[in-house]
Amino acid sequence: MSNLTERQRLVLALVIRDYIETAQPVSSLHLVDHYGLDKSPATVRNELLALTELGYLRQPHTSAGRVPTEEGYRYFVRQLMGQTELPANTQRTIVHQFFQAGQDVNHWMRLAASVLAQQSQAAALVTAPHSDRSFFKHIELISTIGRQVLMVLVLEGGEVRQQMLALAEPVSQEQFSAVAHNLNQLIQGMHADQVAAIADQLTTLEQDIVKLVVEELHRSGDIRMGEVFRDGLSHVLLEPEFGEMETARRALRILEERPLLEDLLSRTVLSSDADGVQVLIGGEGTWEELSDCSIVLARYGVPGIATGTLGVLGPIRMSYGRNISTVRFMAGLLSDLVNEMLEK
Amino acid sequence: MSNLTERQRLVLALVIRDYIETAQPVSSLHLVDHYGLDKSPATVRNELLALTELGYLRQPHTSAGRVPTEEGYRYFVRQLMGQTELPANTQRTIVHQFFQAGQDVNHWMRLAASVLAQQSQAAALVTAPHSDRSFFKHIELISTIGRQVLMVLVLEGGEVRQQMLALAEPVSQEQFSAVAHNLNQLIQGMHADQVAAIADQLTTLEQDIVKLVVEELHRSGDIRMGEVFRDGLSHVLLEPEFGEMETARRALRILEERPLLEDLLSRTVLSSDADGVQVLIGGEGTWEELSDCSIVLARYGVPGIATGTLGVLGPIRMSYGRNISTVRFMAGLLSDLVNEMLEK
DNA sequence: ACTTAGCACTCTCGCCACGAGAGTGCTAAT
DNA sequence: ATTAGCACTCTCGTGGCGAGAGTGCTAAGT
Repeated sequence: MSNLTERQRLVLALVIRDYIETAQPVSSLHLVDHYGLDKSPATVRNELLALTELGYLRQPHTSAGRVPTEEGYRYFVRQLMGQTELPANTQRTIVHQFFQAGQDVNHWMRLAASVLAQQSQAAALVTAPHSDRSFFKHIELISTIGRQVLMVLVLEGGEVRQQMLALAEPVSQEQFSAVAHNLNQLIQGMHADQVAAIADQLTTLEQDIVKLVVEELHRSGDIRMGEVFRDGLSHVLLEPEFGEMETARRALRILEERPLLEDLLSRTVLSSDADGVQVLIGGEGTWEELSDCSIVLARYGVPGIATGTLGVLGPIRMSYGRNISTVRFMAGLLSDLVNEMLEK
Repeated sequence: MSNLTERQRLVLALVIRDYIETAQPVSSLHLVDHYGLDKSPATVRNELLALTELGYLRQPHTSAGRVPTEEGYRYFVRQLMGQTELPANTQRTIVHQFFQAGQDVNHWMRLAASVLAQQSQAAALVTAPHSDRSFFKHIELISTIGRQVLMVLVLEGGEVRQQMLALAEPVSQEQFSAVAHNLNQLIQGMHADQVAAIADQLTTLEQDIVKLVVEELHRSGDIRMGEVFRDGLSHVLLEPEFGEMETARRALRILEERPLLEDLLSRTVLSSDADGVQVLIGGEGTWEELSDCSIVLARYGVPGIATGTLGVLGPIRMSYGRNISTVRFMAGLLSDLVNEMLEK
């Protein structure tokens, strides 16, 4: 509930906008000077005092200007910020880049990460789309060299999995083709358990293969997100709040350590916002690891069929307006691409 | 040529070892105290003076101890350091981890990066093995969903390439299988140009495919290194020399920016050392980008068939002994794995 | 000829004091 | 409700100062 007067909301918004831009504490005088308020500094000071007592602002020390608290940022994002859109020409350039990128999904991912990083001037991450429940569609077995075999598995929904494996003894490509052909007939459209059930009708070679297929199919249950594409990691070092090495390091670790990331993404994405964009500000109490960071992220893709996640990580003092609209736009764009890819 | 007296060599080695450990300028007194030299500080000071005039040491300011120059480090690495081996039990643990990792090449790469980062406490990078000249071996075409097709290309040498592509209109899996089968017969073992030469004997669908195959085969000529696996990026922030944000950022950028990396790896790996381990100290004059970093790297794999690169990047004040032996050991290990994979 | 004691010299670093400046909170007047 | 005025507090940059570290040099010792 908004228990703030209209003027308090205005002042809060101005303070936050200004601080995001300058990284300097904002004073009463500065506000009236730069934003043409027709009130005196003293009046503004009273409002600042009120906002401070409400917990939305704080002062680094007695005689400094005000700085937003995490609560302040949250209020700003929820109530004050309003929806913004990426400028039309920026949108066009981005779309154009994807148009040029062709159809390579990996390329999309890299490009998406790059664009996000560029636009937000923060660290970006994108996970490849993958489906939640997996039904077998097609298998290929390709002898590469020596005893090494490449198993390529296509799932309903278009996800492609591959796995290198080594067999006890060499098998010719012809044999592989036969096995693959046979399996394709047998287990078409099946779920992991169904596949496992028919294993005893097969030759030992086929059984070996099937065991791996089942393993792969099962693996989809976890939030195993395949490759994670990162970009703009060095951007975080530009922000003055990461002048302290230890905090900068913590931010980088979040992006580096796989388990941390998986945990983060999986728990967050459940509670999805209106248009699916999530904003995590300063750990929200429960995430000690990212106590100095904020994250903006969103899912993309077709729910239940093929989805992925993308987002940016930056200092708490980030441009939420710009980053949220960028993330929303990119999520939409990637969703369109996935959709287009799926359509018959 | 080693125009240093034996004692100068000893002193230089001690200074460098000590500085690498403590990151503090080393004084004459400190040397005699900690390393049981049976000479007085004054004597040591004379040697320090000589080494300074020769350009191997310098002092940050008049009344500080000595610090190695880049030249000093180079001399140390070339002449003083001697060969070291990773401790046997460390070797065992690493091998064990790879044993558990199974046969997935991607998994190897990730693990290798992780181990390197862990051991060196610096940033690690590993590129997947790929072959230098590509001869076609096998193709598979797999219809995934909608008009999307996955083309999997196996090259002589075992490298696997894949490419998603979208066709103008849907084609059934049966047709694809037929096309793939036909192509496999026709262009077995061929080089890019040979493949291009026979294009006119084919159907339009086949021609479309072949065009992409040729493109992929050609692409091997570049030093296009496929995926690059990174780890331990946050380690660089621990080093005191990266207290300055700008230098830390530069180091991170080297690892992030693809073109920079490619350039670096390609030019360096040509001039390979005795056992193939390269040490680049502080840019060596020509590489302004990494003027505050050192890099230790090596190729692995089977030359001409399938090779990759791996290495670590850290501050100039890095433990060359440990890092060189780690890199050498890992290169050997990955070479063994690749070999084993190749053997019939 | 090498080694070393002695010493003056230089430079850094931490500390403290000090003054300017910034910005506040409060009170009293409008 | 607003605002002028003012005292108060805190930061920050500066400069001075003394302690400490480590050197380079010279002259004496082995």
